[in-house]
Amino acid sequence: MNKDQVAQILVEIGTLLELKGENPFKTRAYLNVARTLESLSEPIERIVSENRLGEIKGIGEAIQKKITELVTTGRLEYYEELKASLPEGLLVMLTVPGLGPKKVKALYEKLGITGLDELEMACNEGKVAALDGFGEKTQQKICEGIQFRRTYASRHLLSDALLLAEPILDDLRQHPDVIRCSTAGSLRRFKEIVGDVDFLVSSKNPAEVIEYFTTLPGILSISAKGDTKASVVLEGGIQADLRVVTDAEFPFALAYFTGSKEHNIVMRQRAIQRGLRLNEYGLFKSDAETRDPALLVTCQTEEELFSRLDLAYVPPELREDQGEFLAAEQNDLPRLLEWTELKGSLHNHSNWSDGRNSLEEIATQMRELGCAYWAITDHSKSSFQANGLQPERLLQQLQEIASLNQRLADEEIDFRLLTGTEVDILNEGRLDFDDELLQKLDVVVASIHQGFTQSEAETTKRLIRAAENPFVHMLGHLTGRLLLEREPYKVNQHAVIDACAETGTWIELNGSPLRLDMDWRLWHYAKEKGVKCVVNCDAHRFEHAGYLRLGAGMARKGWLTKTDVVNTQSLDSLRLALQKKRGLRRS
DNA sequence: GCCGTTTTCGGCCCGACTGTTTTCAGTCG
Repeated sequence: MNKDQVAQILVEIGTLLELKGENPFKTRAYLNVARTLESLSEPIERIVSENRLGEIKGIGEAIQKKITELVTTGRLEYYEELKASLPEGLLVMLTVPGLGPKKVKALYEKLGITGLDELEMACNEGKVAALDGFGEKTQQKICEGIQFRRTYASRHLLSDALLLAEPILDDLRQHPDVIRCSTAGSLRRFKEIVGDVDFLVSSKNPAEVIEYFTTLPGILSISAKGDTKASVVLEGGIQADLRVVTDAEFPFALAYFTGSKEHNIVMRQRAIQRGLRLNEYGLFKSDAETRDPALLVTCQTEEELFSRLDLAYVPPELREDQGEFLAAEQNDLPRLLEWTELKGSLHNHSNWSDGRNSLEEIATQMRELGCAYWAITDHSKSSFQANGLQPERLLQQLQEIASLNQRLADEEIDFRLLTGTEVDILNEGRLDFDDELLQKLDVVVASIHQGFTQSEAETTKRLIRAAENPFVHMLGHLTGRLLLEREPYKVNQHAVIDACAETGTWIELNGSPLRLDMDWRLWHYAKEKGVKCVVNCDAHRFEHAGYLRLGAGMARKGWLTKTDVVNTQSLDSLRLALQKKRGLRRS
């Protein structure tokens, strides 16, 4: 049982305890540990076998025993008994907006409701409104919540959320009553999946701004509207929250609403250690509950707030309580990659396989975008579904690219297409093209496109064997995940990273919004091992060049700098780097 | 259930909004 599975069970235990009406701090203890585990960069089996669980903050004796039982036996008696003691449907009921553990408990105990269908029926019969603590409006909201849940998912791709949020942010920025504004929350932290979109505005006239926000085009419904806060549902069912504060409060509120929760807790603790009190309204020279402006430690910006707590400015992407405090204290935060530092993508497709555009179109577009190079890495022959290239066609493509590049050289244009392939990693780690052909290519990306159901050991071995091939430059989309659509295939990513470190193989950070793979949580480890990253678009049409920005955002989240990322190099030094693994050093 | 320059008990982040209540509980972020 891996850490994600363990974490999921701990979350469920916490939730079940809440439904039972247990001490809320006890339930929170389980949820806290679950979150800690999710962000663990080390396999949990190793920690358990080396008896180091107790060293992790938040894990005491009781939870330590439970995790050990889960990891070593694959099950947990305590959990199974707890689960059997309550109907399964109660957990589903909790996902209805507006329903928390207390209300679900009441519905179960007073009306015997154990699932969504029963709940909807009880609402329609007016039984819910008659309960103590419930009423007509609550009943109505529950009905709408069930409907909403059926229609929309509550998790969204970062790219979808950005597309909706950025125009709204522009609109807000232009409103005369808006002094400063920003996105906040997981969107600002660049999480690959977001639940909602948060906006923060400073203004002297909150009512105007709230009114403006709730009447913007593209808003499906208004869920809440108060003096300083509003919630709406955007197209696609994404919820958006707006908070309006005074301009003096803005930096504090921005930090607060950007989170993460874990990051905020440490910030607050640092304030307390300095005899201060931090909340969304300010940093106060008092431990009493107050918003007295006389006690406010004035900060114009987030930078100043961090500095008051003896920290260097922590970019939003790093605010996950993943070591940023230690680094910020020592002024040792990396200067993170900027997406404009990327000079091109090394994994892309053309209409020779399953892409849309011709080589010529791609060259023109990418040159105009300001790229220095763009690799064409169409699929190899086994990827029938993607119109993979037979060796003869690939050789033909090399000639076409050579003549295209010749024309660019003649016109003294500083842009080149690079030749390449995204070669399939077949079963047992053999590659779909032989070494002789691979050797002729500028760039070789090796990826898995088949055999997703193999065991973790088999898949790991396949990837390691591919990394060991001297003609392979990088491994593509390491886990094959499609966010919100397909689970990653089982692979020991740490073992693959170790193999890449030994062989000098790079790992791709695939910028496609559905992939964003390898996951940002693993780059810290890869970087420590000295493995280089390549931020790629996996473009199938030239609009996908925008994925460079998404990929770069994930690289930032993984603490990567310009020097950690191969495709920040100029064409000349990239060529040298590409040849280095092969030990060929052509001129 | 966890934790400790408040250390083995008594805290645990905290404020806005909603709907229910007639002063507050539940939910959410």
